[in-house]
Amino acid sequence: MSTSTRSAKGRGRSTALSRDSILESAITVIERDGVAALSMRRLGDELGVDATAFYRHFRDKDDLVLAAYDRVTGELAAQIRTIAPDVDWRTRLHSLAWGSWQLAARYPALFSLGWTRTTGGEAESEIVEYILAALASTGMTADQVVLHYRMFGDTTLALCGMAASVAAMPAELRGKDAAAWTRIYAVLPQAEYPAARAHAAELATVGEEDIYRLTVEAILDRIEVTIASSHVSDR
Amino acid sequence: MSTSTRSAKGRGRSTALSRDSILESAITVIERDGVAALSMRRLGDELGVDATAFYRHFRDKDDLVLAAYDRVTGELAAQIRTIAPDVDWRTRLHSLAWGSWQLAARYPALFSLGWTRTTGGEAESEIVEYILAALASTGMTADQVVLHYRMFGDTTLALCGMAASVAAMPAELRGKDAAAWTRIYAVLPQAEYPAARAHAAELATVGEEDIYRLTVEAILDRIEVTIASSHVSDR
DNA sequence: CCACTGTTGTCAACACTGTTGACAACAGAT
DNA sequence: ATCTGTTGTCAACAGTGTTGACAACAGTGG
Repeated sequence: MSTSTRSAKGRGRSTALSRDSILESAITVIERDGVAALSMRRLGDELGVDATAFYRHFRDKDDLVLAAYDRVTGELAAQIRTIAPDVDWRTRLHSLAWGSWQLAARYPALFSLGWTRTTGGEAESEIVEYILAALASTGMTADQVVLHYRMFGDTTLALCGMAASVAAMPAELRGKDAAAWTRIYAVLPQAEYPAARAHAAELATVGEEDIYRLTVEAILDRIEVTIASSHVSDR
Repeated sequence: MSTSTRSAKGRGRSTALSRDSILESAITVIERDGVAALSMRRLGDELGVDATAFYRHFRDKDDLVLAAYDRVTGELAAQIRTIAPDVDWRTRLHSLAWGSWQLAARYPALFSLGWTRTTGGEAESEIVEYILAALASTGMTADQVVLHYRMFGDTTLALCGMAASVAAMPAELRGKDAAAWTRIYAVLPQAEYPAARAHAAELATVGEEDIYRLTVEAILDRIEVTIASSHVSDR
């Protein structure tokens, strides 16, 4: 509807392009057709507009990707904002860990492009504040707070980023998902790779979420140990 | 020396191109000039040869990158091969964790390109076998072995990959290293981000290696807990 | 010594990519 | 009605990975 958005010769301005509409289209394209499909020409087609029109709203492609990444990160920020402030630190961090996982699962292509970057956006700051506040509430020293913040933040981010990168890979590149494990390790020579052969079956069936859950628990357990031992040295 | 390798019209074959010499040049170029600098034309220049000559030795660029990645991974495989087999599992995994870290530090650009990929190469298999064997020696069940293998392997790989990706970024993209932390979090409004403001100084000074060390210890501790608790349920 | 065969580097070309600068069509304000 | 700033269009540039036809060589068999 609206005003046809354009057509062949459509020089009319009519439907305005905006940062928001471009971001929306970009996210749609990249998640539907893959990270390699996000080109300026392709994005222009999607919006019914010339490829270079986009440069009136973003400095360059990197700027667009970062803005899109920060936008979806906003969903995670909104999610943790609903958590009651009196919840204990462990469940707060646990919630965040799973929020990140779900975000990476929902936008694998975009997440794989942005997770190593520092956007400096509002959503990012909010999440950092959330983690630091949770850890500070345990009574750690400032040094311990930031160290454990980075342990928790880096590990969850990196694991989610890895999962997203694998999920966003062109289907023919990643070796048919979990099947790769069986294909590769089931055929290794028994003599040189006894352990790999012995565990080939289990390697194929282990769940990605179970791995993530176990790792997050390990991190949180470690934080608890630190808290306990620092209380001991207090007295 | 040799036979000039070529020169303007040099149609002579003379110095043969080989998989090895191409790999060597590729690794040199990518680590010296960055991941974006590894183009076929650029690689051809480096070797004194036409850009497309390379296709006689590799299927495509992805094939080259994967081969290069597997080659440097061989250095890690060689390193763990020197570890005496009677060493306990924990020090074995600890050594591997630091070997990965050093590898990522030595070849950040290449590591950032390859760490999410499954090469299926010999070096990769050797490392997998190494971890599985170490964990199997603890007396865990097969399910527990693979679960904890993935926890250890995924986490160390992802953290090293993240560090490599950041290190391999074009200098102007990553916000001047650690300085970004101060630039961003020191200027946040005190009212909304009290924890971030309170820890701005510590955020800037925390060492990357300390974070990695702490995380690895957390993973290894968790494995010990699992071992202990499974022995309890044994009796 | 010659002819044949397979290998390997060369060259031109293709279909892409991100990005820029000149231009034109419009909206709103004077 | 004119002037101004915004925003989409178009042609072009320098760069990318990759392909197919061609030619120079090495080694082999007669």
